[in-house]
Amino acid sequence: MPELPEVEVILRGLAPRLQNRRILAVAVGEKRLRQESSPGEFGRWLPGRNILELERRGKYLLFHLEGKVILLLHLGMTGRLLLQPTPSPALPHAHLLLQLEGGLQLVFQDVRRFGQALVFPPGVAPAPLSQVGREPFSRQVTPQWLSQEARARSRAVKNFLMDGRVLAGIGNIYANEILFAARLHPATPAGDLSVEDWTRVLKETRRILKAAIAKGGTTVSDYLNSQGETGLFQLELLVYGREGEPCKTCGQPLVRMAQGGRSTFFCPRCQKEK
DNA sequence: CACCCCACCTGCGTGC
DNA sequence: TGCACGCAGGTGGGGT
Repeated sequence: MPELPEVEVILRGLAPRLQNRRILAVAVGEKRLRQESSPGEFGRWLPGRNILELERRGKYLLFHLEGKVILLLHLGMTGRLLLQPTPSPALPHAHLLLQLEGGLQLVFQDVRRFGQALVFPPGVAPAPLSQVGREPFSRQVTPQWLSQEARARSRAVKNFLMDGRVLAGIGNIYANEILFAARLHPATPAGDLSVEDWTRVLKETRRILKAAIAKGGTTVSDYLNSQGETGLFQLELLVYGREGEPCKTCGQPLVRMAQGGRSTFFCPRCQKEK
């Protein structure tokens, strides 16, 4: 579910409420997430620590705790982070519950359990972050760099955009929207794009991610922010999930195809093969 | 290495 | 009504 904009919205909602708030206790759900520290590790490293700062890297959320302890969360497809008053009725599929001072609790809920919740003691670098690519809004990301990264790559530009080891945070929804806006066929080999193409892709990437953040993210089924509210950017999607509907630019029916096991939506007229 | 496919899960909508 | 099937915002391991 959550891609960069959704994680960013959650971060912005949580940061002012969590900063400088102490974790009192931790509860862990029965079933394990795909990647999850043991209950013992959570119990050892979290209770009693103050939350100093929140950070986003790609689709990961980092909680920097007192004493250089890091709590790393990834929401997978169906993860939610809900901040509630204590006590609140128990939620189904709650996998981690942080009891906080001031009558609040933070619940990590994840139906499909593709998410991650890992704690890292002082001095231990969070391993998953070593695989995370550059931030789309970083000055380190330029059309020239993208072109260089894509050089001699035969894989489809859409799969390239979704490769979090290159550009972090772009998932299936936004990859579709970006390529429609940049008028590129999603199956174009990444290495075939010119620097001008990459200039357009980067501009549209930043514009769309920024607009999605401003609209509170995209809710197609599960996504809720930390206050339990849906996003609004689904109202602005131009291609994702719109198979058979007319293209908003040219009226041609939009097409769906599969790429790497994921659905790709595009306009066969506006997004011609190169 | 680059690339592809599949596994990992649960729930929901569709069509028979 | 019930059941089978396909599909869903992601990642990572293993095979080619």
